[in-house]
Amino acid sequence: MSSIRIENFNLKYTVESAQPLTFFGNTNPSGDAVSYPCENDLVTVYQQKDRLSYFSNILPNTKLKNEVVTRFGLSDNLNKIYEEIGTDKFMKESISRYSGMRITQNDHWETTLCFILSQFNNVKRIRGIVKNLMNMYGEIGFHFRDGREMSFRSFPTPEAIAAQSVSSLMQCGAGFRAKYIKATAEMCADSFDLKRLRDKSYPDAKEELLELPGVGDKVADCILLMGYKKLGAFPIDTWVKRIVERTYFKGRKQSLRKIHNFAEERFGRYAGYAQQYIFWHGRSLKMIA
DNA sequence: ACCCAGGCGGGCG
DNA sequence: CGCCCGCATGGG
Repeated sequence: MSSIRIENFNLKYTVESAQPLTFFGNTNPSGDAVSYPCENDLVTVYQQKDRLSYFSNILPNTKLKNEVVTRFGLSDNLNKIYEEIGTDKFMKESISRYSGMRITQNDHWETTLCFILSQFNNVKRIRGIVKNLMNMYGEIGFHFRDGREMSFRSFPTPEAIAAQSVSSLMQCGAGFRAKYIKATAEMCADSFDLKRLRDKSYPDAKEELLELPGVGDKVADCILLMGYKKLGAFPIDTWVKRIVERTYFKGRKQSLRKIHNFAEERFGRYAGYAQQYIFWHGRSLKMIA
């Protein structure tokens, strides 16, 4: 078990804010620890104030440290980000309320699958579906901790999902999304190279992601934000749309394009961070209809 | 019994 | 383009 000093980080907010780790990670009741499958092992991370401890069986220490820093966005300059997105009272309140919530960076495929499943769905159910898929189609692994052995399941590969029938994917609870994840898995197992999008610009990468079945404007932005760390991506769901219209357009309805333009101009390169804070603060204020 | 969930694809004017 | 509809499923 090694540890590092951290500041401006809140593991609980980060892990519980409907990012991929919310769906495939395991948290303790108080939310200050999380375990998740990574590179054929289980990584465990634990926060105590300004100390972040991490543990793995097989990852060498430098590699594990790099995994944790990258995964939890610990090298993002939050002071700078807050300065740039804290453009008004609403944003300042949001930053204050959820201080330390960071954008995570996750595996391209895992992020893609999670967010296809997220459409027209709720967090609890998404999590259940992902867990079922892992238990059914993930590789089994073993992890040793405090002299005890425990098993865990890795995240299923594109090949493993592509090999299933739509009806068996539906038995995992995926519902009408089953056909999307099968078709997308087939493409990713074949010629669609998710890794290649890493080096493309945000608009170019988004255009390609939109070719995947079940990936539309919102899901593509989520994948780019949390799977590729393209911090300019601004996912617009029903909540963000409504909150932005109410807060910045006097309640007048705006097209997706208008809101994307607004986000780019107002929040710029860190629009993705702004979106995360807008969503959670708007919801906590119950900014409904 | 209903209603909803961080949308998307397809069809229409 | 903008609008409308159907969609699997489980929890409030």
